[in-house]
Amino acid sequence: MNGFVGQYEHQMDQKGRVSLPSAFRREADGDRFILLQWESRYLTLFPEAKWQDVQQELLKFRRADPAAWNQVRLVIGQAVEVSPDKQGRILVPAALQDAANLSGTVLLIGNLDRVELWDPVTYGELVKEQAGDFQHFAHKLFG
Amino acid sequence: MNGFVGQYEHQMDQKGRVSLPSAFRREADGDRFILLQWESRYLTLFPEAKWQDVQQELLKFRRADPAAWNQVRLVIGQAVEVSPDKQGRILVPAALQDAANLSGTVLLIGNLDRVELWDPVTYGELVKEQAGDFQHFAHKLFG
DNA sequence: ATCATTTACCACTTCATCCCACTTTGTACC
DNA sequence: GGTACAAAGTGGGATGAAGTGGTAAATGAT
Repeated sequence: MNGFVGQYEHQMDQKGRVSLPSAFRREADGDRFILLQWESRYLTLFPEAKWQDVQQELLKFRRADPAAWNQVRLVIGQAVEVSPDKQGRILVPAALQDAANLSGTVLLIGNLDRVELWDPVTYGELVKEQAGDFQHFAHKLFG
Repeated sequence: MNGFVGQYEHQMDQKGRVSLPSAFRREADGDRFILLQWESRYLTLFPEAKWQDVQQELLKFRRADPAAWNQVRLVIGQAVEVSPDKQGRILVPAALQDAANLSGTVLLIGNLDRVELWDPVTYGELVKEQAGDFQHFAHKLFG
């Protein structure tokens, strides 16, 4: 388990289907994923195994704080379980397409234990914002 | 067991029948559910397995606090056991329809270990109230 | 016994899912 | 270096499942 790494640009068709890069399909042991939006700019795709952990965290969070109920419901209500079809594509519901501004070309970015789906333009802006901030941490992490 | 996720809008007919989304039916192992109202704005549907846990909690609560007796009776008295019919619909008793203001279109929202039944308008108002304060917790949960 | 209310069954329509075919790119072997 | 083969990505069409409405049967009450 080396985690999801690398990024790929693929086309989303009119039905909302996007090819999950074969490298990512190989990395995930199963073929079931949970797709949801917990930050406004992109969608997150969790493999089933990782989702179990997240789910436990959500249940704990919800039990600890009544105000959390609404927030959990909001995120989970927009989530979907997806499986790649015979051609390796997952179906992104229209609601999530709109929420993350996805249409046409989609950027699929591996991020260790998950995959993120970005609008290429939005991601480009993020990259500009973040230029150089990483140097502080880099030596601690890679050194 | 990935939990109930996603939301669906279905029509409730004059008899009070609502289709339980097929995704939810698949997720629940059995075909028996408990439907009740414990918060004023919506109804909650527990799969049988989860209901066993809730029941234990109720018994404990009732034993620990005499005042709880009345509260528990109030909620349980309105609860019903429901099973999807051959077409996958559950029957919502008139009393619970009124209590949660359900008629016509019903919003069925997956919430991990349970399903919630909302009036779409009521839910819309809730969503507006809840704009955005999720970000604080989000990184702890999904990070 | 008859009527009303509820429960189970049946039929239809629509849309989503699955399947097949094609194109393109990368790779390997000649 | 060229060619052929295989794998991966893209697009469209058909079939079956899921949702919706209605009718018949059964149960209970008056």
